[in-house]
Amino acid sequence: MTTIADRVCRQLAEEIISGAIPPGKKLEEQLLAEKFGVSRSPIRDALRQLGGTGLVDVKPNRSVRVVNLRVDQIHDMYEALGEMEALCAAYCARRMTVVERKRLESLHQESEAAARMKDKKTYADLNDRFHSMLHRGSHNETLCSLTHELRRRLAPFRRPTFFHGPKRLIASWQEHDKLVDAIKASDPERAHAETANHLVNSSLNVITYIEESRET
Amino acid sequence: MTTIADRVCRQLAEEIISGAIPPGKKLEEQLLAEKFGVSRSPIRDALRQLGGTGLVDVKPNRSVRVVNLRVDQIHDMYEALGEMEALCAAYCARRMTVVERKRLESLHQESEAAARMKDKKTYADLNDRFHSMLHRGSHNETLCSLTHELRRRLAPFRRPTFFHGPKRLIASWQEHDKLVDAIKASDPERAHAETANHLVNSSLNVITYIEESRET
DNA sequence: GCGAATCCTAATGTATACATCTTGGTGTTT
DNA sequence: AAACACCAAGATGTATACATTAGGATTCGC
Repeated sequence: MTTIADRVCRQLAEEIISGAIPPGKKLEEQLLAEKFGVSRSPIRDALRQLGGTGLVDVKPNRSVRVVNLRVDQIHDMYEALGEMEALCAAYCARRMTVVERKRLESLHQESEAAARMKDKKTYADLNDRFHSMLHRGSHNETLCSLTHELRRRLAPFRRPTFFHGPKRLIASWQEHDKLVDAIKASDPERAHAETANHLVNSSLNVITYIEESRET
Repeated sequence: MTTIADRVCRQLAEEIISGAIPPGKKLEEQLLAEKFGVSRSPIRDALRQLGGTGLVDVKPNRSVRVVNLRVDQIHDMYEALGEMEALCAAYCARRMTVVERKRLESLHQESEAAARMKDKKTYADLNDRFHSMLHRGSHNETLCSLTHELRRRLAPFRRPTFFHGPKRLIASWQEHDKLVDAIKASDPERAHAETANHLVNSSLNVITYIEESRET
């Protein structure tokens, strides 16, 4: 059976990633306890576990807070994420099974429709699944989970800015397209380069949006 | 002021990394509470925090255990670590300041003496500091901390096998030497390659030792 | 003798009470 | 008016008691 603390931890993580709980928000134990209808004990457990994910900031004697990254920190994390996803992609080009390649291709085709119809919500979901496939396709559990988690930590900041600007949706899909092509061709160098490029663009998109919205 | 849970967490981490608490060991809350002379509450907090570091395994309704990796998992983690340290090294070649390069060189020279005198304990310490400098030298906080933490997770398995075999100590130093040279020359590709090679050798050393000691 | 079901102990999960610290507000002083 | 000190309210940190679950020992059946 699953414990209360686990459920609370998962739900809080989801709410943070989805933006339901915004960056910087205080997570007070008593309030959460009432919200979930339990005592503070499992809440504390959940918050400590959350601390390990990097989604919240936990300091002694003060409320746990949803992390609120500065622009330079986002830049930093995107740089690292770019390297790691590029690594994953290179491994994918070498190691993905035939079935995995087919599935990636299939998902990619599915997302073309969403991109053309400018269905941001659907595309965002398919985009997440696309990147998750890249992580798993590396066939390295450590690299996969580290990259996946790092991506989750950026989610609260990517989400609201998601595909800002009119042409980003299509541009993103086109970048994916080049990547898929490289993986199909089993070309690690190209897969690496295309992924790195894709993440730089993604990063620029997010950072531009955030700088605009924070200056005001 | 620092909290009890923090102190317990740090100390447990150290004892796990140093091998004082061996992989697979159960960490029972009541026993730890008595050992530290406190109640179970801060112990629980500490264990949840530890869970985030990957040094322990925490599953519902069973004792927290120090992680005990299978050989294939160690292989997996070393592969990822190799890629990430190589990344750090490449960034070092591009970004390290003059002072940082000097310090790295100086530390490297210091470790030559330890290697020649076969002073494993001193060399192990200097080796840790050497790698930490590489992480920080990347000038990317995210990459630095992710790599540093991953390295820590492998420490319990590297420690007992440390520089197994007669020639590994010198060989390790020589590999560092080539890396330092590449960084001094600001050559990212070479720094990357030398680091990747260094970690493959390091990995082989550890895995060989573990396979030998586990078969018996 | 071996295996499965059952019960019992001891651990973890949860709730609650108390201690300690943070912080914001208030009042005084310069 | 600004700055400092102090105080009060509310938060987190810690201790303890109770509930629940896991896992092993025992016993029963075959």
